[in-house]
Amino acid sequence: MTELAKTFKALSDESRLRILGIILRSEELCVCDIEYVMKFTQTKVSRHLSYLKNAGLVEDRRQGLWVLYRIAKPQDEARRKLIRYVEAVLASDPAALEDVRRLKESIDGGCCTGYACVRPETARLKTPARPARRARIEA
Amino acid sequence: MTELAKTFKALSDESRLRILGIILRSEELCVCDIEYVMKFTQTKVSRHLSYLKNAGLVEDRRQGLWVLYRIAKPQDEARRKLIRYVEAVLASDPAALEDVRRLKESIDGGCCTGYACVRPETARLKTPARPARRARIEA
DNA sequence: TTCATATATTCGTATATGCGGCTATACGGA
DNA sequence: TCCGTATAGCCGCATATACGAATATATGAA
Repeated sequence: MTELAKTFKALSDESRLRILGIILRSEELCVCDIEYVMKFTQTKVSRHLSYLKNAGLVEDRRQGLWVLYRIAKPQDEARRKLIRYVEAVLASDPAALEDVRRLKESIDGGCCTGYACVRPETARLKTPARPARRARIEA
Repeated sequence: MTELAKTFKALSDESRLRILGIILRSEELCVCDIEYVMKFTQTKVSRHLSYLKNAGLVEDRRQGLWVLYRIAKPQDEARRKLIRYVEAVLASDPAALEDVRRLKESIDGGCCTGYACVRPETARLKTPARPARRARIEA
């Protein structure tokens, strides 16, 4: 039950729900993408991601400079159901849909939308260095 | 989405989940029953109930001195699903099962387990005055 | 090694939450 | 009316959480 309460707590913040919402619509996202789509500070995104990770809702992997987040593989049926529930509710939520719209826009922009892309003149890393995003956004 | 976050927040506390757990197994419960089963102070029970009520998860009605709480009739399909989800998870949770066991015991005791019954020598109200509890505890 | 970048962590502060103790209110009985 | 009981609300304290700014860490390129 403590576990259940913790899971709900991780889901009890609007910022985290929004972040979860766009990760649900993607294979993987790096922090800077989320930062850009949400217009959140880097600190805020990182903190909320570590909260979600701690609750076992997302997993991460490092690829070069980037850390990519994805929905965690659910350990049991209950967790799977809960994720599906959140997914279903967000699918008809105006704010979540607007986030997805901006995510699409950002991906159509062509690359990781973080610092290097928002201010391309300062970018030093070559394009191939950035992680394959393998986005999968359904309508 | 704000609404969803609020709902999850209401579910993010173990005390509230436990209270919800025994209400889920009953038609209606008065505050003092919960107080007794949980061994919580009256203040604590009342506060958490008003939190749950505020989130639209439970409803109440007054019957004489007692206020009876029940699971709120869900307004939409999403809410209904969520309630079912919590019910299902708690159905196999050891702590929740122990609460239900104590609830049964208390009901078998024969009456509202609050002050008047725990200390029957101080009880002034006649038995018929106490609300019909109409408990419905499934194995 | 040195620098730049992406991300995580630490820090201080503001706000939210949980708690018990006390008090207020609602209601029933006399 | 007055009293007693069930419940709700207020207060202050302790802890948890959210936040931005600053700093630390990890990685890749030169």
